[in-house]
Amino acid sequence: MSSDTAIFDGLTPPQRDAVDHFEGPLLVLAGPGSGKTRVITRRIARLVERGVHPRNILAITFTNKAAREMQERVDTLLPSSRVWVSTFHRFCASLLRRRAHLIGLESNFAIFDKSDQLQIVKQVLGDLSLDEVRISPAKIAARMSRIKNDLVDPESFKRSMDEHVGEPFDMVVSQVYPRYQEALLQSNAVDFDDLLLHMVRLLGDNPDLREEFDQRFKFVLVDEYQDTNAAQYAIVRMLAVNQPNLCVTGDPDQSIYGWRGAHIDNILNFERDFPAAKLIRLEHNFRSTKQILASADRLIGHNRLRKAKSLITDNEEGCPVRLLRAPTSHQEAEGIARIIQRTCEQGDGRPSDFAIFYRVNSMSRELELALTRHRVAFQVAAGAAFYDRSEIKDLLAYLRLIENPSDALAFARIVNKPARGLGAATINRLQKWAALQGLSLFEAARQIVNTKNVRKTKIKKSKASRSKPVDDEDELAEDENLDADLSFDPSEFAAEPTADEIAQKISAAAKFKLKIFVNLIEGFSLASAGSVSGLLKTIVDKTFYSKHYLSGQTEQDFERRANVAELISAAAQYDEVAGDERTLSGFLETTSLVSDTDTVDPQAGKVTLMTLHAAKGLEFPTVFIVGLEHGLIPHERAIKSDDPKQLEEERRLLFVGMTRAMKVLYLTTAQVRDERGTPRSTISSSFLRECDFESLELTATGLVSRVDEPHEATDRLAELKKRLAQAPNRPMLTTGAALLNGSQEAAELPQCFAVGMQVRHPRYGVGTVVDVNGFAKRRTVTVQFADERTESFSVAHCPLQPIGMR
DNA sequence: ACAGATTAGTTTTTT
DNA sequence: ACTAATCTGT
Repeated sequence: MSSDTAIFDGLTPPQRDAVDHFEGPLLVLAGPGSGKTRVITRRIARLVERGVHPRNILAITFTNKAAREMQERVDTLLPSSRVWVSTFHRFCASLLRRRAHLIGLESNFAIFDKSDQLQIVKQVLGDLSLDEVRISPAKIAARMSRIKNDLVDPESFKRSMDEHVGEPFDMVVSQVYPRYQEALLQSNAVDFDDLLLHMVRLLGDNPDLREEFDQRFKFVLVDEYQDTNAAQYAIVRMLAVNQPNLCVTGDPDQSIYGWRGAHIDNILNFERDFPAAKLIRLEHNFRSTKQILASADRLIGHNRLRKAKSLITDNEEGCPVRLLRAPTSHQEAEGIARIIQRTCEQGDGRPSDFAIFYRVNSMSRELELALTRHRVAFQVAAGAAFYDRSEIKDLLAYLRLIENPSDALAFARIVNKPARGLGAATINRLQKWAALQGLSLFEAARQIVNTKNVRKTKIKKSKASRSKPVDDEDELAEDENLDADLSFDPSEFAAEPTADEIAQKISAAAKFKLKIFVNLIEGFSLASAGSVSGLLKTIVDKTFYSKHYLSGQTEQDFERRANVAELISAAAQYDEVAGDERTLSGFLETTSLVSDTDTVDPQAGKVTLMTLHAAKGLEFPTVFIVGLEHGLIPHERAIKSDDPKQLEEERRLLFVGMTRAMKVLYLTTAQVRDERGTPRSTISSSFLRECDFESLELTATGLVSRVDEPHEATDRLAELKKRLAQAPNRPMLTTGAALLNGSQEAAELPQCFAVGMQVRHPRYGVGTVVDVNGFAKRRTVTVQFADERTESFSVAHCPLQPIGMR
């Protein structure tokens, strides 16, 4: 049979063993570039060939992109078979939808993203009047995420806090956590972590259901097993009790998600969990040159908490790993762009052959600018950022509310967007009323429009007769609320305005506007629009959204229009793929579960920029890893933590980055790097002492010259600071001259100010410029006004009007 | 009620 | 530096 040869074609003996393994647990320890994906896909094909029904196979990956790729490969091997390939999160989402009632939700539950979570945390903090304690909502959210990933529910967390009084921060978290969960429930929503957590609970509480799933997913394959957290581990274990045909693949040396709760022990202890497990090692590397692999191998060898493993390759020797030293981060970026540009010009490569990795997202900007200057096409792996745009969030909020009217955040976001006269006051009252009636905001709005307002005279009368006592009671109640706990006491409630009174406070006009809004939303449906993209168009149309937000002529408006168009085309794509099975939930799921890597397109013919984390699983002929500096790689937080485990994870992160390179690998450093806008002298990364490379200098002229021995950082910082200090003294009046000089900073400025210039400010009046500082967007101007007061403004935004020289 | 100006807080990595 | 929240004037 031809499929027979195809399945085992070109495999090494260990790969063949893994592909041919049938029943029972299997652990594949696969080094970088060892053809792991290939093995998984072929094993799936082999299983089907053996007669296993595709329906009984489940393959789980960590990113959608990996899932999509694997799906494609499986489809090529097994046309028309329907093997389920998914991420943990998507897998859980779709199973939960069908049994949402078992966990107290409805099947149209929303998936809240990070900003939604933050919104709720803030709200809860407000309710607890904890605001003043200056607690970062983001930190609370992060802590809750960790707790949830470790499978700790609000009750047990609170109990553990009560038992041995934890840190003050955790005490706050224990207060917020249950209320946060409650708020999600009220909105008929879950967050990312809940998808896993609810699944664990579902399987744990319903033995019959667990057994059904165990039976259904007879063969489970989990990729990147070293990155599973406690929740994911629990799910996998529960699917492999009666049918322990579990195949996990991974590499402990590539475990880089410890910070979000991943347990490297899950893979290290697999053989303990499943004593019958077969172990196969894939150590043969098909990706990198000998030099690259040797350097990476030496680096990772410095990790103490590690099972030794060899990396072998038959590939060519290649050239040494190169370390590029640049004076500044600007020149570092410039040099990289120049190398790429020149290589492409000489016909020695195409932009798609190159990737640039960095530790933190904020480092992409400088690289983007440099590549733009050199007219090199690039793509940044930041797909999730698209859905953070406010216009996109607005439109998605419409979809969310249409699909799930309980979604309080979606309601709040769009009820007055575009402005329809429903301001804070009305919404506040509506919120109170909804809470009293136990209704969602939307349902409350729907009902309140039917309550009749009593005539004005009557209100006045009743107000007059009761105003004083009521007000007093109000104040009392409020005072009590300040220090009293938040337990709801019905007797306290009596002092609060009743639902009817609140309903009265909402004016007839406001009710009318609410009614229009309710009718508007109820007029929308996927059924009537036919498709998600059609529905989006209808929404934009009927709400006059574009008239209000998309009709300007500025760069921003242009971008917004493009974004909306892109959203609609994304919806159209979904419509096509999903066909008759399209649902709003389905589309919203695709938008909320995207990851940054999902958007990188290897076919795009562009240089790819991404974080080291995002790089896992990919490969490129030439790789640049920028910022090999102390505090960046390894990151400062890992250093500060003083935890060897965290430092080892940083080392693994660099290892992952290095092993993405096939032919050429550059590591780069800058002696001075801008940090929070100010230039700082850097110290080279300690990891550099742990790998082999050849050191090169990136000079100001952009030429790469050999350096005999690596030299320590010279004091370029002082030099730079001196230059910066001198700069403002140069009068910046003449834009033309600046242009001739080629001085870009000056040319980019929207306005030019010089010391001694007379300016007018709409609020402060006429004044004299006494100082100018900073460059480009950070440029500020200090003005002394007639009344002796001096104010500093950002040049880019201030409403200052030059009116001449003194 | 809203738009524009100003200020405050925040960034490691992400499903 | 970049956004979200707040302030302020219309």
